[in-house]
Amino acid sequence: MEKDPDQCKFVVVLDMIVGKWKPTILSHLMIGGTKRFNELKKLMPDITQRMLTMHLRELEEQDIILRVVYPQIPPKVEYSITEYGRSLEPILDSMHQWGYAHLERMKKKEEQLAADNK
Amino acid sequence: MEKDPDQCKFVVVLDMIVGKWKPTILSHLMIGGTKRFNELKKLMPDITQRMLTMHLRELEEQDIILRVVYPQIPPKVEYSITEYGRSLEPILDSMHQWGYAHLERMKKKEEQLAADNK
DNA sequence: CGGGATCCACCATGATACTG
DNA sequence: CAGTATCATGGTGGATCCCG
Repeated sequence: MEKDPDQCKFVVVLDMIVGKWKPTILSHLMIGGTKRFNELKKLMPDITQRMLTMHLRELEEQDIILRVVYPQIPPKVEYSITEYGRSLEPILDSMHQWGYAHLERMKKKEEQLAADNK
Repeated sequence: MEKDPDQCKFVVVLDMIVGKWKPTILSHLMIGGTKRFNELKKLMPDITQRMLTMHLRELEEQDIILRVVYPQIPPKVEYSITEYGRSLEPILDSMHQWGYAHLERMKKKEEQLAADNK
C-alpha cells in the first residue's frame, strides 16, 4: 500500500469500471469475446440502448474496449476488449474471487443466525 | 475469469468500496491505522459529518472496519480496519498500481499530442 | 465529541420516440 | 442495426441545525 493516503490511486480503476452496467458489459466482452451492439443488448435485456451506448463510448474512450464500424447497410458495429483492457483482467479476477468468498461468508452467517433462532 | 458472465462477482467488491469518500476513508485507516472520528474529519476537510458517519456505518456493517465506543464524556470513538478488511488490501494495492501506471500512460499520451501539434 | 434529523440539489439512469 | 434526442425520476451526496 502507498504510504500517503492522498496518493492512493485505486480510485482510477474504480472510475473506469463503475457504472450500473459496466461490469456486465465487461464480463460479456471479456468472457464471450467480440460482440455486436445488438448481441450485447440481447445479453442484457434490461439495459436501455441509451445506457449501452453511453457506457460503451466511455469504455472506448479509456481504451478498454475497441469499437469497429463496418460501413455497410444495415450497419454493423463490433465491440471487443483491447489488449490494454486485458491488463485489467487479473484485477477483476481477484475481485471476483474475493466477492465470491464474501457471499459464501454471508451465507454461513445467515445459517448461523437461523440455527441460533430455533 | 468466470465462464459465465452472470456469475461474475467482482461487483460485490465494488459495492463495498464505492462511494464518494469510501476510498479515502479506507486509505487513511489502512495506511494510518486506528483513527478517531474527528481525526478522520480533519484528514478529510471537505467531507461532511453526515457522509463520514454514513460511510463509516456502511463499512462497519460489511465488517471492513471496526467501531469501538469508549463510554466516557466527552465521547471517544475509534475506527480501525478489521482483519477481514485487511484481506481486501492486496486487491486495492494492485488496483493502485494499475491506476498509477494508467496515469503515467495518460501523461505520455498528452506529451505525444503536444509534440505532434508543434 | 460524535453524532442524528431534515431539507434540498444535482447527476446518473430510465422511458420513449425518432433516424440514417 | 445501431444508434440520437428529449424529458422524467430517484438516489447519492451537501447544507444546516440540533442533541446527549
